[in-house]
Amino acid sequence: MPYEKHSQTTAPRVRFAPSPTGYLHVGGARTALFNWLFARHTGGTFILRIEDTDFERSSEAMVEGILDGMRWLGLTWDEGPFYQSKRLDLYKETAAKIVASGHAYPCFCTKEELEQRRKEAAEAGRPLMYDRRCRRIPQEEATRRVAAGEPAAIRFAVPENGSTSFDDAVFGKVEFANAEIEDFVLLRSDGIPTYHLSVVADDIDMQLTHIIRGADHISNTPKQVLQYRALGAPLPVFAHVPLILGPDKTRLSKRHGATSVTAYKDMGIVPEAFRNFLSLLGWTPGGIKDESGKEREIFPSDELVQLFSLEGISKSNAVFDNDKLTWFNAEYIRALPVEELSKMLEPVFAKAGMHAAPEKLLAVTPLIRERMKTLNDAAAVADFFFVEELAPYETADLIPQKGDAALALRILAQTRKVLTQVDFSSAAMEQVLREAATELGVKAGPMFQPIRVAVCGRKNAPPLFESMEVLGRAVCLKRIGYAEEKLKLLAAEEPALLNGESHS
RNA sequence: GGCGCUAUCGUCUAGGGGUUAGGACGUGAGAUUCUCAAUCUUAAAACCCGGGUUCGAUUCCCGGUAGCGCUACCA
Repeated sequence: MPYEKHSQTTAPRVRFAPSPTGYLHVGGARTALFNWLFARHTGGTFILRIEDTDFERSSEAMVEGILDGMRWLGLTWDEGPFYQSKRLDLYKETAAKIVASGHAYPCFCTKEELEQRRKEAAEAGRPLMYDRRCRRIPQEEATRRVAAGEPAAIRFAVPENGSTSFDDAVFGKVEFANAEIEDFVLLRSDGIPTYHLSVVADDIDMQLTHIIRGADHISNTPKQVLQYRALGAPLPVFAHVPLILGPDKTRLSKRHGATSVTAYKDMGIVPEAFRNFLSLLGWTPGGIKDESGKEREIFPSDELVQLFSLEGISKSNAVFDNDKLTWFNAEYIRALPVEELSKMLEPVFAKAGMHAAPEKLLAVTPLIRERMKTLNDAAAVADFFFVEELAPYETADLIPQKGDAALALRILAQTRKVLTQVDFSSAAMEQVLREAATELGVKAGPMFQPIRVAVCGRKNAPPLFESMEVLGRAVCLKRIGYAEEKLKLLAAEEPALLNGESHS
């Protein structure tokens, strides 16, 4: 019974097998995540394997990038990384075994010949498949030519009739007519294996029980099944995961903007949020409700691990929705402990060229955390806490709705006076300034706008009193004084403003 | 072109022979507030089309259409 599946009782062994011809992209990350979740959920083993048999396109830098991405996402692997480039002997042996079993043969056609024939076939409207001509070469002749040193690739001898099928954990039974399957190359004439050979050789050698990978591999699977059979190896469970598409529903690519995982890191996305978002692209835990009976989508990693199962994987492709990722990110940022968030923000300010002392940043963090969607937003939201000099702002912004510059001036003067005496705590300032508003006969809104603009340098800012408390008395008074100067200058140019006439 | 796969709001999805087809993101409106944000309430928004099967299909079957994937001595 050489074709039986792996026993369900053995602990699962899964792998992520990227090819280092590019960075870790979103699709790859999701595949890695699903494998990782599956391994962690089942108590299995997660293996990392680098498929670098394409020497021209692979690079060590790309490997590093992929490992970085994995680490950032917290996808820890248990074995590896194994490099296919160091396992060439295994592939040659495996190819030899398949030849010995009569399921493969040497092919002497050159790449050029094949290309030429394919071109002709295309023009004539004939099928583009390899015509299997070398399969008909008598065995002694083939052996002799190989022995004589004639370059030969090894091709798999696909049955001419019947069909090859497999039971996919996601898609169910998938069947291909053998007549549609080409006699694919196992080993190139230079002795380097093709993908078809190396995956199977490694997947068998590493005793993988489940192959969780992108749905773009569905059509490759029968070629692999054929090899498992030729080698008498037990078939793993195949689980093909639908693809991730861009907003235009074409395969996600650089055209759609950020596609590498590190780009999201650089944008200020939190790994937990990214993981949560990614896990829900093409997978669903099946309607988990919260206390109020609404379905929930926020699942921290440990819960994801607990919930994950192959059954929840959907069959249709999913569009990558940046807005939703941003929402997840904001949710996670808000839920982070202040100390932790504060630490994560340090490099953001450093990168923006601002000195954000840790203690001060710790005080600022709670004021800004529900005002950012990404970590990077912090620099723009909280800049006024850390700069010596405020960025230039419109003097007109100091003037509340009515356009009454004189009123603005009175508000600022009164504020300055009051602030010199008050205990510089947000509660005390709020009380005292509200009293001042009553005295001046102004509502809270108009009262606080000039102060906010003077102190923060813009109309929209974090809560005023808490911000002033962090800023300290000296800075606040200085900024208010400066605002008064600006206002006086403007009023001198446009005296009408002092009469409460609308400023246009 | 051939082969394979898929098809519920704009997007991610739940559901499943009889439902007001549910939720989330986004969008609109309102509430709250010192601004913004957050929060809360609320609205608009979907079963690709055509045939069957059935008392009844969005759900099951077949066909069409569309989208995606594969179609290399790439992975």
